Amino acid sequence: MPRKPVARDAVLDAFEALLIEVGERAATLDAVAKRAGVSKGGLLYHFPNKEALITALLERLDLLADEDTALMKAAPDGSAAYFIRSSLWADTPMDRAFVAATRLAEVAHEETRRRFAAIQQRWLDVLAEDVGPDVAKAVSYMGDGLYFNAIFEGGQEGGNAGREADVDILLGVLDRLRK
Amino acid sequence: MPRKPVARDAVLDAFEALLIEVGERAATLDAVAKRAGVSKGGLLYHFPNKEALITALLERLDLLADEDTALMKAAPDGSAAYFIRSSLWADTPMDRAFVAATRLAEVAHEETRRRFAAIQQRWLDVLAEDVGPDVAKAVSYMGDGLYFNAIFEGGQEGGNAGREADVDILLGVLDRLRK
DNA sequence: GTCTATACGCCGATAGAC
DNA sequence: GTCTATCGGCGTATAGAC
Repeated sequence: MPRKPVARDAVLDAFEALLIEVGERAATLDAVAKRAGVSKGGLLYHFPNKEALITALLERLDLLADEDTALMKAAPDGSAAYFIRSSLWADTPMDRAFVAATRLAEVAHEETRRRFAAIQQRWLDVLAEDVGPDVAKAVSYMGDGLYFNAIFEGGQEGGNAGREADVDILLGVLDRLRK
Repeated sequence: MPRKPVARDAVLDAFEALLIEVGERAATLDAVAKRAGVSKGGLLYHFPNKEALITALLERLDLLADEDTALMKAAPDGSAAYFIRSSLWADTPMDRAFVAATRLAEVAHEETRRRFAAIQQRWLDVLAEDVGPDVAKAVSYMGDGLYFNAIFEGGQEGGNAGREADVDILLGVLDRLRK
């Protein structure tokens, strides 16, 4: 098991946070280093170039997506309800990695786009087991819509105030579709 | 009525196309000028700085969103069905302006985010008249989800192949909710 | 109205000290 | 393992010719 220095994780956390809060363009090596409390040279010891930073973020995302899919499958009230609830911004490690990666996909980063497609497909498969293929599509798009909106708030706390009620509404609609 | 030179529109079109196809980062003044077939200096005669280019794009978006909302209200099979159908990438002027502006919002451009929120609210109001507030929310999020996915394809034609079927599925789900 | 030339800053990355 | 110093390149913007 490869040991990973704390500084490395701190840098990755800083990169993630900047992507979420100020967007891809402002998530420069200088900014990341400053936020992580290291020098640019120090940062580049852990990640030889920016692409390595992105790769590490995508690996983190894959790992968290796997864990999340397992939880989703095991959810007591069904994976569809779990999926809708978890599509709300809750500042979880998974939320953070997902939204941060979204910023990169928007900048036409191909590898990031491929990862998203793969994760989405897995989710869709699990959803279909719960509610059938058609409603699964509807639920999947609703979840994407929730993320789409979360993305525009820069990971702020207040932005969710109105949307927690929305999740309840969506769960209600889902209930009508189950019957 | 202010006359707008063709060159100006060509520049704006080029900016929009680059945002869609290669993302915000690559939509530089150099790239926009080249694509529009003018020099950088020529570009900067029409738009004194990059912010002016963004402002013009947002004005175009507002105009198209107004037209679209009117069509939505008048749709024969209801605004909800119209909304879902029109959330699929169809390379319309509205689609292009919307997705292009999305790229800017992702980069934490505040004014762009405000415009989006306003447009979304108007849509939601129209949808609620058709299907009630709860289903309106569900439909709204599904539409956002469709756009969220369109965004990851860079405005390519092929990307829609699978999603046209998805729209039919969503319309079917909507029908079940109307009853 | 459109062009070329140029100023200037910031970003990613390298070299090398400690 | 972390730092400072520095380079080359690109992106925005200005000046001024045509």
